[in-house]
Amino acid sequence: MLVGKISGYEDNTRSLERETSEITSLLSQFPGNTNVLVVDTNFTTLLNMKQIMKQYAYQVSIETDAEKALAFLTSCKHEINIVIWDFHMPGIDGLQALKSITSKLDLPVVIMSDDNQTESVMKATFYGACDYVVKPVKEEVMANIWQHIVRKRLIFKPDVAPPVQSDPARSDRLDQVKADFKIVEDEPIINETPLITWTEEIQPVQSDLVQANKFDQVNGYSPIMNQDNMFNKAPPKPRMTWTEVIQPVQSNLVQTKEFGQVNDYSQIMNQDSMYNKAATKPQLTWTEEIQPVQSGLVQANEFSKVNGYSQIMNQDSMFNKSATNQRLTWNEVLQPVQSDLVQSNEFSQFSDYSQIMNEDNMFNKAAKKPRMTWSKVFQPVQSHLVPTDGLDRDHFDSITINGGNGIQNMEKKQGKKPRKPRMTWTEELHQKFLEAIEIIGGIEKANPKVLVECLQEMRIEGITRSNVASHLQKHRINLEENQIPQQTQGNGWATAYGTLATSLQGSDNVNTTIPSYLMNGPATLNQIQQNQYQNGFLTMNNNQIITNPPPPLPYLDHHHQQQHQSSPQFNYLMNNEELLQASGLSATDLELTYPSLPYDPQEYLINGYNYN
DNA sequence: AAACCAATAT
DNA sequence: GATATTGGTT
Repeated sequence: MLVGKISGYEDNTRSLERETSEITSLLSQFPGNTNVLVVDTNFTTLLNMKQIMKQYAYQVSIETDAEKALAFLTSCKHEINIVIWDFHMPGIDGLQALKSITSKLDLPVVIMSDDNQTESVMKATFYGACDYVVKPVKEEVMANIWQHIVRKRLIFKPDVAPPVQSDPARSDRLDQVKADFKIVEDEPIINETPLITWTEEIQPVQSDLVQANKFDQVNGYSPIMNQDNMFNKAPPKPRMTWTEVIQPVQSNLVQTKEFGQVNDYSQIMNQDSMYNKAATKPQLTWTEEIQPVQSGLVQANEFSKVNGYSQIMNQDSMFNKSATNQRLTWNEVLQPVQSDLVQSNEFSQFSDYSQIMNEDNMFNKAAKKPRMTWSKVFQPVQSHLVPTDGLDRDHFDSITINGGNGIQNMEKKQGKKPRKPRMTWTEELHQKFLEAIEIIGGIEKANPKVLVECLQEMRIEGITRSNVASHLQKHRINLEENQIPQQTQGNGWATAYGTLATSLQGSDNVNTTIPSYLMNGPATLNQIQQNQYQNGFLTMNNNQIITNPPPPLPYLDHHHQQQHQSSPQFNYLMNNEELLQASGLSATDLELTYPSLPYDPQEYLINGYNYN
């Protein structure tokens, strides 16, 4: 008996030690690095959840399309550790998902729903849901969702570690366990997407782009010696990688020949690098002849043709909001103090600008330097860069340097920094851009940062913030111009905006060609009044076109219905290469590349209603 | 030459 | 981030 007791005591001790070490081990692994797949039809819900879960170091994948989610799970068995699935998911609802997943994969599945009817909870539980949570899912619930992974492990095999991705050894053990439990892994469920394999032709995208982490270690790309890491500096942002779908127009490929390597710009010797300074733009010199002109203000009339400042009336003045800060208008009497410019003395002598009361000096701030508008008459004196002979001196410039033996003149590259290869916003990419704007909540809420994040969610990789900023700027300009129909709107943008894009811009329930972000008029106006209001000075000329409310656009409903209820239009789980590879399609085939595009572009060409 | 437009500067 | 300017293409 005594022996038995001692023996038992020893067992308990060992067991306790083991438990303690196991718990310690598990503690170090959860919740961080746990790969969660959340499937819900509502993209906003997904984004919110992802945002919250990211704070707990979960790796979160989201998907709005049930079938794609299931295909992803099947094809990437080891990528996901736990699934959260919407009970009322269209296509494959929570129960079907449970059946599929639990029968083929050893994954804990949490069902979430906006109701908690006993029957639903019961069914979910019956089909093997490890939890049933009600939307909106509380943060604590998400924070602790990892417990289901641990629980599942402990129930099935107490000594198995969780399949946390970052630990290959553990993954191996998991595979072993799966084999032990005879988990069927060979049968694809549906639409199995083949895993992409990197070949010499198909290379992973670089540096900080999505898959870099994954493959750096496997394939050893990181030690590639390049200009950046050669010099022990923090490497600059990696250049974007164009996929087959998203290709830049390599318009300046000339430089490839000239300098050997497309992107090896840093070695180009130029004036800037010679003196080891940042490039400085030549300073302006104001003369009596050369006066700054304010964009869009008094003198705009004069120069609008030349400089494209077509509107004196601008959004500000039209809607009286930020325009309350009436901008200072410079004229012959009222001249700006160009304090940092060479000849400012000349003018400051004659006019006491400091007494000009304006918004700026009322509040004790320095008056803003007016932006200048160049006309043909008024040209800046660009210090040493003035081309007087009309020759193209863009690339060569004569500079004089003071050497030890006196002055020598050398002709050299002026050192224009080569520009990034231009990207082209293809129609499909632009559509995604528009889609992203919609998701964000409209053009008025869109900004480059949030847009680029949203595009990344939509598996558009490699687009930079400035890419988006630039496009957004143009987009907004086009939206504005869309209010002012021009005879000359024959270009792609105008066409797109006259037909397709505008329909996507309005807020949810407003049928109008006027983008919502331009709608600064009183909310109480009716449709006609709004249009008149918005178009202000234009109504006389364009009365028929603009002030008539457009007919109801049936596709709006269609579109939004799709948006909110049906399957989404884009696959958020695959990148473009994978998409292409999976579908075996050509990148140029818009319809096929995005087979579930929620609208037919032709649909937007409404008969009898011409936005132009 | 002018329109266009993404990149870049402010 | 918004907007103006630049530099390149069409």
